[in-house]
Amino acid sequence: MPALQLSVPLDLASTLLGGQSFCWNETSPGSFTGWIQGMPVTLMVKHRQLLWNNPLLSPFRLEQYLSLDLDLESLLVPCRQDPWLPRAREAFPGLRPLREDPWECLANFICSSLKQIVQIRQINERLRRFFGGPQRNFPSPQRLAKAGEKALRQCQLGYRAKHLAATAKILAQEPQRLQIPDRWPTEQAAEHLEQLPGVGPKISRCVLLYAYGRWDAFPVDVWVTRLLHHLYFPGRRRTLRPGDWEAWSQQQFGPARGLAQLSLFHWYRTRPGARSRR
DNA sequence: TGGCAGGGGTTGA
DNA sequence: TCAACCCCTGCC
Repeated sequence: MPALQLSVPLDLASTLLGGQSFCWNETSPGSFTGWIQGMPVTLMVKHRQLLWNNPLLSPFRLEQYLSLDLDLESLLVPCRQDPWLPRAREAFPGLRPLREDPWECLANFICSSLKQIVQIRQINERLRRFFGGPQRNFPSPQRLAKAGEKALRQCQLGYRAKHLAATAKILAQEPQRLQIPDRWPTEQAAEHLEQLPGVGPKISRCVLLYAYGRWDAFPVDVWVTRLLHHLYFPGRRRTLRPGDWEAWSQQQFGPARGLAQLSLFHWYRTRPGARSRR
């Protein structure tokens, strides 16, 4: 079994099951089975070593996927004065940002609206089972475009099937639309993704954060709104409108605000007493 | 066991 | 600005 010595803490449960990716399951305690770049793999951490069972997967790809090369502490230096982030980081020091495959990430989040993590995971599993071939790979845009809306509804996508089918069709014809130049600012990249059906401000930013390594993408959903109100504007009835969180987060957290959000979000959602249904 | 409320958004009017 | 869109889960 290949192994990699870890130089940073790595918490596979919060990283893989926390809502960044939806193709992972804890198949036995501490052991997580899923896919990386089309390769099925089981991961586990033992004695500060990352172990995996698929020799076709290089250490480099794993490091890349789990952002093990990233110095999170340095990136989060501008947030040192924040009253909550140090607590969140301390609670989950091994939570890493993922670099998920852009297409799978986009498709997952198109399926995510008004869905809970467990349901999104079920949809991912059904899409793989119905359209992913013998390897159960995540189906390509071509495959989902060919399947069409009606077949996608069989995967319990509901109204989201229409959006996913339409986006798959566009990307099957124009795959280059997922290639986002590094020189584009995140705002421009988000607008670009929002041209696709079913992609709004929340989803574009999730994809930029979890698949493109845009650490300044700051997705705002009901949980984040709840968290920000509760922690930063306690007792205030009306605070900021959805669009205003962008500027506020920039001021509060700086250029790594997406990473700050990832930690705060996970900590807040899993804290005792949170209404979390996973 | 069955009914009900509500959930990690986007679209189009 | 707001209703409509589907379906699943938890709760009573």
